[in-house]
Amino acid sequence: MALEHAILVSLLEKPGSGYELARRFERSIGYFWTATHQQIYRVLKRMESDGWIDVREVPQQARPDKKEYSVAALGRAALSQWLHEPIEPESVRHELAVKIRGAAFDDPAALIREVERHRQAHTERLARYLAGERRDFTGPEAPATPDAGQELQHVVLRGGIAYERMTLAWLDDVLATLHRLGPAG
Amino acid sequence: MALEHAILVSLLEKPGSGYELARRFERSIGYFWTATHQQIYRVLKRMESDGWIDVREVPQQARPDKKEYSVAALGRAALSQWLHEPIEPESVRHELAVKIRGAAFDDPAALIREVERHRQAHTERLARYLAGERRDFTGPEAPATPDAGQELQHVVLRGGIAYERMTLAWLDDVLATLHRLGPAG
DNA sequence: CTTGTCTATGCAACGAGTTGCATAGCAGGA
DNA sequence: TCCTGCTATGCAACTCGTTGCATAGACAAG
Repeated sequence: MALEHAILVSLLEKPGSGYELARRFERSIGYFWTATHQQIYRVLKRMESDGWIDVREVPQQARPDKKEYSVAALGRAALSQWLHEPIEPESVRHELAVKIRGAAFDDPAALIREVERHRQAHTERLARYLAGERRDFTGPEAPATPDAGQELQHVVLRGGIAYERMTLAWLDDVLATLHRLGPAG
Repeated sequence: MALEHAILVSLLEKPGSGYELARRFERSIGYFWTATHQQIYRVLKRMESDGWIDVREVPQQARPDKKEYSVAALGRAALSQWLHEPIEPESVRHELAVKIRGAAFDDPAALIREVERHRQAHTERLARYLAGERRDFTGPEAPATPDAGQELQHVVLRGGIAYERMTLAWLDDVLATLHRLGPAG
């Protein structure tokens, strides 16, 4: 399981509440791992009872109190151990590809709109990633001499950018193929 | 759920048994969707009881008998309906990226071997994809005028090839970054 | 004749992930 | 005052996916 380890990494980068973690999983961490708030709250409970993380009740004004979690020694050790274990290269799950191959048994042209929708979504993601890169790494506000953590965050973000660019080029290939099949038959 | 739809597509391309489907999920369909044999058998049962597929007992010599499944009218309709429904652009789950960002709180250089292992695995995948492409689409044995189904299979395979090439380039970037961090600190 | 391997199917238990719902404090606007 | 929206946490039920195990026929190697 990687969710608990993703949470450890995020809490090491900055302690926070379940709610805050959920929002991070919609942005920076979300570039490479997703999770809903229900999943996060459940795992936080388990990690706390396993002694991986510590809790601190934080009273707030103008909003409900929150529980701020931070990584305990046991959690750090668990992360370190996991980092030294080999993992399997991930297996792909690409629903759109299932649809594309399925289109052979339906009307290929009917998929064009769907593929264009996906293209739009990936265009937006790429724009977000590039904006984040400028803000944190390549723009004028970025640190002149980044530390190891920033270097590693940047290389992961470059992976996201490369993925989105590759996907956009492929979706164009898919669209061209669908258009070619449409009129001809 | 896309597993049942992936199975429908595969059975439309060619009827087969659960065992045969499991092997297809290790190769061609495995390029974009994975499943174990247990998952496949379970879903086949459900699809059969829902009337999506038909079964035929096939006695065999020199090996156990098998159940050959083929797509029924209801299954074809279900696939067609699904093809016309919009789906969400997939969310990413990249365990290695979690590790890379986690390396900031451990020894970055310790990850080098792991990343090299992944690089090797992706190199092999790319070679398999390219061999498949030559065999089925671009080589001398390939059909001169492919039909819609073959065109669509090819464009999906091109997506897999593009993904592996992008991943290899990124892993080189990761390795360069880890080497840079190693000596310096 | 035993052991291992390949084909072929399946159960049981568990863990991961999703969906729907519920609660509650506080702020701002109609 | 009521409604909406944001912060903040959580339960319950369900589906999806993984892991371990079991069975069984046939063949090949030792």
